[in-house]
Amino acid sequence: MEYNFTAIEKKWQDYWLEHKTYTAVTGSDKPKFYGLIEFPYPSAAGLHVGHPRPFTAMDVVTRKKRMEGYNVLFPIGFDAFGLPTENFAIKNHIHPAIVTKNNIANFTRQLRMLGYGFDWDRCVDTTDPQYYKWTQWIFLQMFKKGLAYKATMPVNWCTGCKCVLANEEVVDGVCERCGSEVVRREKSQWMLAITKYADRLVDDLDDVDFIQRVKLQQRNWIGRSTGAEVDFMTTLGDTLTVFTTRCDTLFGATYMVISPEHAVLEKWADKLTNLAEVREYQAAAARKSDFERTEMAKDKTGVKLEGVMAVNPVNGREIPIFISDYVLATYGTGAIMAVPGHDDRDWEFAKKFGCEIIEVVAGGDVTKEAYTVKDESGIMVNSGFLNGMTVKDAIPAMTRWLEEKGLGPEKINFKLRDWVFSRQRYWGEPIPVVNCPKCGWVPLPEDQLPLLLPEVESYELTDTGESPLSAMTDWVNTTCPCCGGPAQRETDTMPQWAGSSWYFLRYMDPDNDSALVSPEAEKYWGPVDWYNGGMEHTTLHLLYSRFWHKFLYDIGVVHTKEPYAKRTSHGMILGQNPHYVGNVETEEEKQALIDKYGSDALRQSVKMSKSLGNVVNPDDIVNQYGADTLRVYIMFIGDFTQAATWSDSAVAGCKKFLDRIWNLASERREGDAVSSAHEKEIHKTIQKVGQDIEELKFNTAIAQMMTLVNNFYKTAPSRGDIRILLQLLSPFAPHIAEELWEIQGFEGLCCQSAWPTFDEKKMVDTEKTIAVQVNGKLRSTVTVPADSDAETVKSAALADRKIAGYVEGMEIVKTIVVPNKLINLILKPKK
RNA sequence: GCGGGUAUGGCGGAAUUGGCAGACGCAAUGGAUUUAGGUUCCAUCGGCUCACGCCGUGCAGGUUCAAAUCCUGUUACCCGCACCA
Repeated sequence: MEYNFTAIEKKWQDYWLEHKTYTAVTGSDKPKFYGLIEFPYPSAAGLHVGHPRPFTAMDVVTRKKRMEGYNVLFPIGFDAFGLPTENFAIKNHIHPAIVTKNNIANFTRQLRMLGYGFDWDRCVDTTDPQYYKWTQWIFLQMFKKGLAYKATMPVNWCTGCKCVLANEEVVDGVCERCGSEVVRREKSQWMLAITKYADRLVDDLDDVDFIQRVKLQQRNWIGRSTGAEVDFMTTLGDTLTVFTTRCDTLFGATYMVISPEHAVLEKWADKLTNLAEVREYQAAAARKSDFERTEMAKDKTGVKLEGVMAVNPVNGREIPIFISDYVLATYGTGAIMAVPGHDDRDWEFAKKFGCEIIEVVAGGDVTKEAYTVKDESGIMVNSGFLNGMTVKDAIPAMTRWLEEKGLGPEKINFKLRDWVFSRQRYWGEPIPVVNCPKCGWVPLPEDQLPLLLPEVESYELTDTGESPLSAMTDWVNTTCPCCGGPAQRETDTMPQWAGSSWYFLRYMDPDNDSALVSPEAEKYWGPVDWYNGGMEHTTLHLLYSRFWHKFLYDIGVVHTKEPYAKRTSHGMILGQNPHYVGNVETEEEKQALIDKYGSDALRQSVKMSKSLGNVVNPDDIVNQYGADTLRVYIMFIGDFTQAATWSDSAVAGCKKFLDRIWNLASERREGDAVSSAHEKEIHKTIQKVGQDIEELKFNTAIAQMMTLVNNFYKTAPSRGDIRILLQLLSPFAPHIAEELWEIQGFEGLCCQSAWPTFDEKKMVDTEKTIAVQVNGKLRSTVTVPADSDAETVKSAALADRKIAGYVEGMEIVKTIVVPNKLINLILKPKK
């Protein structure tokens, strides 16, 4: 019989859907397991071959958990608000809701085609009003608690998307999505006070099982640093407060720098004798984007303020004040004390502007470079009462001194900024607030949720920085829920990240009209047991959703502080580089490629992209080889956590593996017991596959199954042997496993059978092959009974003819025996 | 600049955590089956050497009876952050 994967896969997909094979039951007595993948953005291009990697991995994990007797929740949904859909809609004059509907239909078809064990009854769509009602509800709760606020501030403005971006969405000075230049604009924006949760977002990482990389990156991004705020008096009478983590170096502070945006400059304007110069510098700084400012990092610029000096509080010395854009207005106090001897940036600035450099920590040569060590090896000098102390001791000593003198408290600062939460776009959740001339910003009453997106005639963007919604005067003009007077709706919408910040909760109770999730469902399913997703979301979605979850915890909606107990991450699937220099023969051709494509030509693998023509479409692979082959290949491709390169020929190898299984099992076999010939390898395979799935080592799990199948070709397997192979294969290739299970006449469904258990005793070898080394080099092997003692191994080794040759005329000075593994004979010539 | 990671045959990658390097797969080669192609099956497959052997896990040292694995130094590439005081 032929392996007709198309018919088989269709048959079982229909069966599973009809019989709701993968339905999760809230409140079941079985232990629960909630496995989560990042729900996809349904783009017009359809599923990318990168999607099946994390999806299949979690499908394998949850299928195994199901067979192990867990009540599994493995849901799917669509994160469907967002700019690409809106842009597509504008270009093709189709409503974004229709575009979304079509895209979701296509994605659904593709996901079903791959045979994932999703509970489709729990599917969510962030653009469904019944869903975004609760996104809006959470925003209102934040508003009521003062965590959502409107502020006018310089924001990142994407010139391509024509809307503002969060800091997290700006990469290398350009928009992470469209690649357009990002400039600064002063705008009034809705903000979410994520910084109020900064401490908890750092501290609670200790209690979750996230891979180290994720924790490090989040800690880094939040950027907590402990230091002190120090007040410096000035000759104009105002106090300048600085933040420093190195208050021990205060005696070395020889000038101060404030950012060009610092408020004190306005106050001092008429006292500065070089105001024109200062104004010019301020204007130049304002014109630069953040990116330009950092680009110029190496070349320090600035202007000395004439007509004012500061006083160093530890020694009373008058020191000059500069403005320079290397001091950021948005971090700390916007002002610093400069210690050129012990800070690289200050040193560079001091060299350029001729400022004094004083050494206060011994150990370096401050005339050559800043000496920045801050451990116990640095000894304080030229520092009054700190002299002789280590830096480590001097920091708390100075902090205490400053507090006693009332010059400033200990202080913790964060790099994390509050989250800019409004977007001037149509296709997002409307922000449910009304602006009343009398009452200010008023939240919509909860019974008016969801606030629906109005139908508009045009989603065309404006360059004025207004949302397309602002043209909808019928919708914009409303009455104030508070005083009943005329008022206007907020016309900005929420960012893409809003809907995904809580979606995993909705899966627990997707049809609830009266709450975003019922307490019973949340208590039963929460937290997510295992969440796998991309590293690119570490400081975006993952951080945002932890923040929202903590807020929901504070208002009693959820019972855990953290949403995800475990977080892992997968590597990207890369494509072959069509411009790779290794693809051509002659040196001239190679050079031509390098001239044309630069260093990109040296890469064998690159991100898949339409322009390179190396995109692999899952539909094509499934048509040619079947979903099971695609699943097995994508799991076999390499280390799950590392990037991997797609290879067409290797896919065929995985098809061959399934063909070989088909040939063994497509006719009913005899013998229900596990055969003695295969017993050992079968138990070993059960152990290895089970363990490897838990450790995300899918590639070696499959390799072990291949080994077992190779053994089956040498000695024919029994029906009992096949049974176990099918069970182990089922999470990876569920369709073929189910079909062969039926052919062999086993009861029920393979995917619902109990995961096989292994017996260590059945795995032990009665004999062991021992490596025999002479002076550390492998010379022979001998076979001895398992667990032989050192003497037995030694005499067996010496009995070996080859070894005997080496030992001849030599003296054995030492013997090392590793039980069941190896013996090493150390020889030296006899005297 | 700071933080993290990676480096093993022609290729993707294994290696029970210090104990027989190269499992498994791809590609390649030879053979069987086949009218032929494809499929399938069997075998070979790190380099040098006719061979005994020698060499071999980015590079240079070191520790050890024994190193892909540990230590010191170094190079290349990848990812994240980046004037955060």
